[in-house]
Amino acid sequence: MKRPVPASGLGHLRVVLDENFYIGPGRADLLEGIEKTGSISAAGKAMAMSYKRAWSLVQALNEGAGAPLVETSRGGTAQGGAHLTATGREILARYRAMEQKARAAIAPDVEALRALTKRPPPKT
Amino acid sequence: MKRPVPASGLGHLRVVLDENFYIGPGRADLLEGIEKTGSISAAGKAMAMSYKRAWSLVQALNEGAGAPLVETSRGGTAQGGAHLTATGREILARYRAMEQKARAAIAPDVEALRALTKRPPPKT
DNA sequence: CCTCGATATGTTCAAAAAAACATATCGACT
DNA sequence: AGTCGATATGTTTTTTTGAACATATCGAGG
Repeated sequence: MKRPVPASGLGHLRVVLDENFYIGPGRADLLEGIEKTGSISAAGKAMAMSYKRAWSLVQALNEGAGAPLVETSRGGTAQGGAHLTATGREILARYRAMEQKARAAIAPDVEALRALTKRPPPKT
Repeated sequence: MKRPVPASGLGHLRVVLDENFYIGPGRADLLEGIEKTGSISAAGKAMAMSYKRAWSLVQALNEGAGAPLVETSRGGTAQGGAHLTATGREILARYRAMEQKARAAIAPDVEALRALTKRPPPKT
């Protein structure tokens, strides 16, 4: 699963809140997928990630953050599933906002670097 | 070699120019170390990195960027050494500037996230 | 009480990354 | 010609990471 090169030049933005909690692109995508699909396994599959890995990431997120970001249920009519808590949604939204702001803030420098290293503007 | 948690909350800023060239915190620190010490091995040692690893990173930087960022010499009176090219210095400077700008741009959201997850302001 | 799909977790294997170790080379200077 | 310190590379070992596989569990509903 290779992440495509963003035209913006911003590859990773990892926001580290302390030594056991951070949000990066992968975690954000996973949260987004869970929100969209209502399931850890479906979200994982959508990004070509094993269920175990996806579940482990959710664990890390829930334990790392003070509050749970993802709530899960097993069995029942819906046969189980997962969804974001309000905190989870806010963290995701803020991360996306930060990505945008950071992109905008560094855009001029990225352009300058592209020119400096004589690189054609990327196709994507 | 663990990177300390920055009080700003910005852990990683990786600027990807294309699939074989990017700059992140590690590479920037290495460039800075080379600039300061005049040697790949000294710079590597300063960040608890093996010479081989440091040298490999320099290779990746020089090959990935269109132009060489680090120039090296062997033997001679100074017994060899390394220094940044003008391009190398500019890339480093711009990366640092981008870090600052990104930090500033996301600072309010970082604060909000800290509050949201009820985290004491970090000591560092 | 058995089914079903998704969560929950352990175990084992393979691939990738980094560390560790080992040489070889350059070249002004003595 | 031999020294010295830093670059330049190759080889081997260890560590880390992720994939793969295997089970166990939950719980409304048929």
